[in-house]
Amino acid sequence: MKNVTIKDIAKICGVGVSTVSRAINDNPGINPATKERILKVIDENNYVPNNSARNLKRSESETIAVLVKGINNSFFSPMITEFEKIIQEKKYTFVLQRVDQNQNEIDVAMEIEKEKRLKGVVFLGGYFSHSKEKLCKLTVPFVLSTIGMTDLGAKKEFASVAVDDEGESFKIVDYLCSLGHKKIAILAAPEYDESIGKLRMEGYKAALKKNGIEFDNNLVFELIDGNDRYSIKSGYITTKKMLKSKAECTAIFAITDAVAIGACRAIWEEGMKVPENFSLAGFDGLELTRYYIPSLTTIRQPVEEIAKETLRMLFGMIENKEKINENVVFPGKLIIGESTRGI
Amino acid sequence: MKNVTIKDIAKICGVGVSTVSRAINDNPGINPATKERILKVIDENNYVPNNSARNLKRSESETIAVLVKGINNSFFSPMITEFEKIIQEKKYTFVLQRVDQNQNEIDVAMEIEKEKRLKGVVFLGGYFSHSKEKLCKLTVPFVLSTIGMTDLGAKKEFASVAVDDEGESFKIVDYLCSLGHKKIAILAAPEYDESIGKLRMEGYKAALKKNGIEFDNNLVFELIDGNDRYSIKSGYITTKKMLKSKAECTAIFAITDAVAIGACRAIWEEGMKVPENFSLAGFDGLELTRYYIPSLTTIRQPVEEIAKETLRMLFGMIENKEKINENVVFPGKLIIGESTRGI
DNA sequence: TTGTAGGCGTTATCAA
DNA sequence: TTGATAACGCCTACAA
Repeated sequence: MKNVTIKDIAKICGVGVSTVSRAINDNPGINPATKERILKVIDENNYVPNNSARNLKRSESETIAVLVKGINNSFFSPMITEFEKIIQEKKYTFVLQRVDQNQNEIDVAMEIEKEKRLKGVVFLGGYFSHSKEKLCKLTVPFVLSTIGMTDLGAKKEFASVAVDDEGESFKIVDYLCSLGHKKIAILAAPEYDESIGKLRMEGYKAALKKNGIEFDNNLVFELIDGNDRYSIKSGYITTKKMLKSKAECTAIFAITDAVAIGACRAIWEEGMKVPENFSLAGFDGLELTRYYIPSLTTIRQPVEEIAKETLRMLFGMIENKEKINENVVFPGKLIIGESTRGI
Repeated sequence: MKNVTIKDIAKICGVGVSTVSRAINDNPGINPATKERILKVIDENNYVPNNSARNLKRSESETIAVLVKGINNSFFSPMITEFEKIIQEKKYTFVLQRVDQNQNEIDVAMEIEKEKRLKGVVFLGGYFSHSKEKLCKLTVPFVLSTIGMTDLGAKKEFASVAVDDEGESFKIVDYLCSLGHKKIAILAAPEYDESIGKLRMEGYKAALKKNGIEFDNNLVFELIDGNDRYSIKSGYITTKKMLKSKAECTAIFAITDAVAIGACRAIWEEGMKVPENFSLAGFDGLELTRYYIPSLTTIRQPVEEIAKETLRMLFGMIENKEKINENVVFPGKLIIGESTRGI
């Protein structure tokens, strides 16, 4: 069964293709009667316009793509929801594009930029390590959202929105200190990490320092290596290892909520409890942390605000046709849950 | 800055477009030296072939699309991962397409079928209510995966893979009965639900019946109305309501793991505990249920197997060019966690 | 081994 | 209000 095209419809209706085109696109200057007739034939024949042809022909379209690496990260869910809402309100088309682990997101962006004549791009995600040069090749406006970049030189060149990973990490570890904890372990990213893993580690160190506690490498426990390093399972495994090591500590800072949840289970399985035996803090503010028992002390990232600001900047660039290189940093919110207590 | 096209590259290199095309597509019959030269120019000029034009020209492509409604459902994550893996092994291109709540997934499928010259489609998701007629309009092979359809007449016409929602629901409620529970509440979908919500309810009823327990409408608690009706929050709210109602029960069947987690928190907040005061069972087998405290008694859906079987059928249809209308039903696995106990 | 030209399905321009 | 026709960027006979 051959694909039915605009020509077929035109032929059936006994009109020219342009008339059919007008009918499809709600073009004014078409006789309502013919339009209706055409639409009916279209419906009867299950005609669907070919988007490839449309995109090819159109010189521009009102669409914005959000690229996410690791789409199953539950931290992104509410952000994506927010992006979609705002983009639709602006009457733009929203395209969510997953980027798989071994793909380069910039290449993907360049591809769909041409393919869909994008107006703008949002890069969403925690790991991102691309050269300034490569990023410069992108000709559409884009914003880096929630991307932890340690290379500040590169960062300053582009529009970005994120939470202050280092500062917030400092805040929560400082809070642990204020509770009287002196031996605070960290479930951290592998050392080579140059992104949020590193930033949050820096915050941890800074907080210790401020509180006159010496950094102790024996209290650093590296999460598993791999794309799921910030997962529940990863936290579980690493904490088991930590407990076996007999390292002495009274509090644990997990650099991610999911990691904290895995840690909690591991502790429980060894016959101990949170917060009785260990105070436990996470980072991100996942919805789950409110419902978990005990609810988790964490840093809540203001996801809606981040999403809003990301798009405000992006639309600013689109509408004023000028590049912005603001770096907006949001504060997080320290949520005090049931997982921490004074010593 | 004008978009650079294949013509520009050809001009710069002083060759014809077809030569450039050959270079891009690893076509044999091209001088390695010219090829290299062309590739270099391509790189220098940031040329990226336009996919719309490619798709338009190509009469077919080896790509399979997976359409998901409500992509942030964590139940889908491992399935999607599995789909991706298998599709890539088959050297096909994998396209993950989100369908938003007010979009009709069949329309979306028809659109991208034309746009990308799809070879096959997987519909993934729990809610699906489309007429047989509409589904018949799709000309590419497709499989309904993990879709609870109560309309068996319609279902039989198409290829589908799913867990036996009703049977597994029966199994877990029967298990609760076997523990001695006689007053078993259910956190259920709104009554109008015609999908998994209804199926799981049927299983619940059947299990009660088998165990000589009369169905009691006062023990049915409807989840909130909306797209997030199977969320943690929904379970939390509904359970709060239930506890206020003073309904008497010793066990609770939540039709979803997320709902169960919300329920657990609500119970805890009212000063009670799982399983001491209520035995609690979920459904789905999310990774989280293993780590939750207490770990959740649930039905684990064999997601990998479901994904494998889905694609086996799909590729069968693609390769043999004939429609299959098998309905494969997988058993789930009753996972006995810490959230249930004998009375 | 390479180049020319036609066409994929649309939309937009121009005449009619 | 309509219809022919030229692009859009690419691939692929076919010819050289």
